[in-house]
Amino acid sequence: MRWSRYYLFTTREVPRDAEVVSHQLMVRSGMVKKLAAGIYSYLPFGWRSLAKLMEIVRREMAAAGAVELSMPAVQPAELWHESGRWQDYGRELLRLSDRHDRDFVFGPTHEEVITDIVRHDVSSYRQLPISLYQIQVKFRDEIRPRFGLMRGREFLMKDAYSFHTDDASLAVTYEEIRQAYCRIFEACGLDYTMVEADSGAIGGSHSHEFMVVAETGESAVVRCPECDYAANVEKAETRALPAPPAGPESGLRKVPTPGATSVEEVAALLEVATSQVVKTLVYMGPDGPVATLVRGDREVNEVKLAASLGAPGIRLAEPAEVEEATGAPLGFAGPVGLPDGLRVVADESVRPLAGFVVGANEADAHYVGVDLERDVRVDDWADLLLVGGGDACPRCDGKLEEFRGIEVGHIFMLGDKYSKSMGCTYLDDQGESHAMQMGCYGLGIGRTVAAAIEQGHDDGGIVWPLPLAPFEVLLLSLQTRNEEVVAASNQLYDELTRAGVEVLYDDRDERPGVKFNDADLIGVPLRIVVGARSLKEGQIELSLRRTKEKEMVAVDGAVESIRERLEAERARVTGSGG
RNA sequence: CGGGGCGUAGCUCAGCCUGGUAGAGCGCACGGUUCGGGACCGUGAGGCCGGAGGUUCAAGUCCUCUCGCCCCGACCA
Repeated sequence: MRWSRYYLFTTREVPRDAEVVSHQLMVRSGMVKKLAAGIYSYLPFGWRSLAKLMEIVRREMAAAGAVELSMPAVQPAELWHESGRWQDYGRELLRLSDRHDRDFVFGPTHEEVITDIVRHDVSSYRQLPISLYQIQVKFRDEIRPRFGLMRGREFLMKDAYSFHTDDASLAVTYEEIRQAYCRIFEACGLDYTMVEADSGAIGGSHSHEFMVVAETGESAVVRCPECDYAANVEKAETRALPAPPAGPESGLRKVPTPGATSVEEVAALLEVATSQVVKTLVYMGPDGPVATLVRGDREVNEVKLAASLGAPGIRLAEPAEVEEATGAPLGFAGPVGLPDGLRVVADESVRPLAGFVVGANEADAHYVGVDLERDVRVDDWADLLLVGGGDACPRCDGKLEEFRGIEVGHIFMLGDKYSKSMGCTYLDDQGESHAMQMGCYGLGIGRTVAAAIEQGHDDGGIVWPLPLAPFEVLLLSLQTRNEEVVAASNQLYDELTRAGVEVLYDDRDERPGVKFNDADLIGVPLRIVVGARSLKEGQIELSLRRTKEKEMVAVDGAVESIRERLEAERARVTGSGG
């Protein structure tokens, strides 16, 4: 491809709304252009990288036995009523209506459609298992789209769905696809980790996320350096916390604590550790307010709480709601003497405490010397703890480390959530009808490319891993008015093209400085410079974007040298993946 | 949903407080000198100042409404 005929316009200035480096570089290198909040055009240079990833994904999905199809982006509301998600999915679901006022959604995911397809076509255990996937545009109306392609509203996603007679068959496919995902991210040369995850709004039992390690990642993850345990903090567990010493008093006593509404203030005022205070948070659940108890120095994991209540849409209660539920203003709620109707859920971190401090359910007062058995009614015990770095690994003696990651893939064992509600059944060898077991497997295409840039860049611009690079080679002609240089560049371009090398040929009539800086910005892995000076010696310059090391090679036979460098680079990625 | 900020040339921004003929840098076009790490000189094109309404002799500037974009928060008691 000749740059002079290509659609690639770089910019020196960063658009004001680009915050993270991948977004800035994608805009500056002419990969994407924003059309509206969270909605982007993929320009030719960016599209090539996305296409590269999609080919890797197709190859590995096929290897895992999945079959490609393509489903509609616009889906009738009836399917979503059937699955119940018209209600459950919330405001992220973009709803539309047609000229007849019939309701539709722009699909954020395709469980309903695929289940509808399969329930019509598949009726026998002999047709199972099957795995289907598509690569398609999705729309989720995010509260706050940001970071360019990392959290867009419209985005490209590979989504796969598998159908099975039973759990065992599902487990086999789940494992095959898990391995396919590992191969995909390894093939891209990304530093990633697989973690245990919460299954959230999609539903189901078992789920893993694939995280690309990056400081700008939106997800917090813990990992044990001693064993292979890794989990999203939404899901992460730890061992029982070491019990703090019992508080100084053992008899229940009300003490004045004017104005002390935070754990820190109360602990300071009463001269106890924050771990000897119990925090009472009131959440609004599906059946009204719920009081939750957690040790004062720790925090409640709302995802765990939602899961234990069996309700996706919980929120912290408003001050007025807290007062109505507990009779106390914000900051003084406590588990002693709560109204009988108010459900109390306690985190396990509270269990070993003795002689602790809680709010007194009246303004400016707390109880000290609280005893769990004697003074507190707990309806349910649960693991509600937000786990973080430094906590004990639940599997071994290690200590968890915390880091941030970009969620690029998420796989779920769905079970029969959709097949049951939508009547996707098969007949077994006894002629009996059963709901199919399902799995679903998502992989963010744009997000993965953005993640690759987060991991691969320097001050000059993008440093592409070879497998995702829009072009393998940038052929840079330094003097476009020098006949020898032009002739040698043209010939090299022809030879490389014929040899099947993906080459971008910078034949633009620009100054060298401009070309070099653009070369760094767009990050093509192997740069070839043809300039008058070295051409006199019959030589051209090769350099890797990654290392910036330069070497001179003879023009004659240059194609072979170039192919060798590319092979070495390719081997580097696949050789050290994972 | 709450709070804040910003919409002026393709891009980044100034001008608005204190109303009076629309600006800069980069980019773009043309001419010249340059040419292995974002050159220099000269000339030029390009804007109904997001939209609507109002105040005024006069609005980019003041007022009201509206649309868009960005950031922060959404209560850890």
